[in-house]
Amino acid sequence: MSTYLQQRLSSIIQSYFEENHAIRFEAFEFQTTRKDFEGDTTVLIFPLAAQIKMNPETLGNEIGSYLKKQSNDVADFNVVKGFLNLVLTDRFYLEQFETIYSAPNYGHIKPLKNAPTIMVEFSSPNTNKPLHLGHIRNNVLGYAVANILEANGNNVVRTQIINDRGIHICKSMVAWLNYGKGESPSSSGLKGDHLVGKYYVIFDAEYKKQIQELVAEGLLEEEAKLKAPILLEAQDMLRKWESNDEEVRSLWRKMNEWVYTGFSSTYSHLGVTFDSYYYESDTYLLGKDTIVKGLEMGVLYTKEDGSVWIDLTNEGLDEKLLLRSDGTSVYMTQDLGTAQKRFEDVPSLAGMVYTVGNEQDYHFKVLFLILKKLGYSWADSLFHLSYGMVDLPSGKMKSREGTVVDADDLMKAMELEAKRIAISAGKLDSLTENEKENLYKVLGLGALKYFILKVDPKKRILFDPEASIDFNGNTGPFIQYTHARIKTLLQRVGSEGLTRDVELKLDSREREIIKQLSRYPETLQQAALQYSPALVANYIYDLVKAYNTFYQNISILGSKDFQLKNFRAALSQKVAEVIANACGLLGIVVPNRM
RNA sequence: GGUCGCGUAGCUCAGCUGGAUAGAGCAUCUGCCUUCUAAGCAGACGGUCAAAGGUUCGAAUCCUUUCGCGAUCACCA
Repeated sequence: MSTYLQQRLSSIIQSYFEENHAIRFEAFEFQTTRKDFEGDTTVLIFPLAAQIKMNPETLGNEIGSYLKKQSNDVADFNVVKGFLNLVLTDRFYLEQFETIYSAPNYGHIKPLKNAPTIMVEFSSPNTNKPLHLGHIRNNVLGYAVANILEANGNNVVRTQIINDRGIHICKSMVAWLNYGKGESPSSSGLKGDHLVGKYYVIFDAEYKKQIQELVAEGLLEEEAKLKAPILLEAQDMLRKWESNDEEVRSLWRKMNEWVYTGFSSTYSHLGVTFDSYYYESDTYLLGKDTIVKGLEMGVLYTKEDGSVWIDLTNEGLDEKLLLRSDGTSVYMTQDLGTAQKRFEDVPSLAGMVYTVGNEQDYHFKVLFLILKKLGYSWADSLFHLSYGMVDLPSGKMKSREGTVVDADDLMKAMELEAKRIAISAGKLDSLTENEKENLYKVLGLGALKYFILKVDPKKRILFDPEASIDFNGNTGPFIQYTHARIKTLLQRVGSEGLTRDVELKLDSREREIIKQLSRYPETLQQAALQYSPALVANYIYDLVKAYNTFYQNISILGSKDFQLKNFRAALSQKVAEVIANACGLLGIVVPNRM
């Protein structure tokens, strides 16, 4: 219900209490009336009745008749126990719809130049292997949250930190040098990230083989793991990388370039974009200044061996290492430095969102706490957008064991599934081949994204690629279908715009649609507050469902009354617009025909 | 073992800061294509909201305990 109406009703109820009971209430509690009862909005009488020691039902009736007399919005009322159900007038609904209809980009707030900037980090891949299903959840989620924040009037910077250095990439490099010299994306026909990933797998296979050989020669497995020549080679390469060995660096640059080319094609396929990039190779030394500062402030302390720690036992956590005894930094150190750097890079930055899996909950808890202890005012505006794992029926995904679902493969598979269903439904005959192919892509991705986004980020998802994804019910394609249907309908009706100040008798389904539409702005606010695209997704479905019941039972073209037809067309138009905008936030494309 | 998260219909999930008889979709069954796209609509079936206590006018929701599942507790990232 609109806050506007709430205010109007509240002030009338307020004057009822002043006139009859000489008492004022801070606020009144409203809720939307349950479907099984007659009415649109409900006032909770329990708390009021308790205050003035009156029977809730009698009080409800008194307030009800007072409202009916005093308010133009209330057509009728009924009382069930302590619930005062109000039936609102058609006039009210029509006015409300007129406001919604005339609002351009309804529900979305355009960011002003001086609006706060929020940085949303997501994806954050390693450069030794292609993106997989887990990355898809990460990307889709982070991108949607960024859009939602933007639609609430924030400036948003979409960024990622690329883990481009370290032992993992050296492993791919070593394997490539030893077993694949000369093979490139163009010579092999493989996407760059897949090519590099292939050598990461080769490394692991070879590593395991060497361990077995060493064990056969009589070494303990623990020892063998440390002494396998291929591992030593990779470690040596990492040292050379760190000392800026030109040969290693140039190979590193070359292979990373392959990976980036591969990634950018995956991103563009997936439909996500970034405004800035951070590379670990640039930031891995950051954070040491922060350590110095922390030592000066007495927030951190040094142990005898020279390692630096923070004691968080008072906060219910434990002691955490920030600098090794040899003076090198750990992950946490880098993250401290990177956070600080970002606030320096972007002066208007007001907060950050880290889209990272829930296995790092503890890490971020500690990170934020340390930053707070270091006295950064912005430490309170950091948010860890934590999400659950994507599990396969076969168990946990392991990249080295080949049990991952590759992102590119998955998107392709979804498109093929969309194609299969579309063809068997036989609906697309009027489209050209090109349009069809594009539509399969849009549907496949829509299904995938919606499937992921409609569930609470905190919950883990069980993803069964075999059973694939449903196209019926609460799914992306159903929403896309509804949009396409409205669009083609509107083409037939022609858009006349909404005639103002009409008097119409509204059907309950029409009222339901207006109710749903009026919920949109607050839904977006909530979604931003809770960083939850799931709220938006489930909202869209409610709206679509309300529209479908309307569409299926009420004819628009068939309405004889010009004003009524016009109103229904305008209603449809606005629904389509909100669906498209809301889907846009989720990164889901809605087709005009299908 | 400590800490954190999750547990709602056979399955996948909603359920906002406590409110009415706990809602959708899938699956199963029954109707509806000669009127705007049936990827739909209308209806039936399906629940001791993991369990037990507590808080109160009122609990899926808040508190405590127990059970189950997962994550995390590295001089890894």
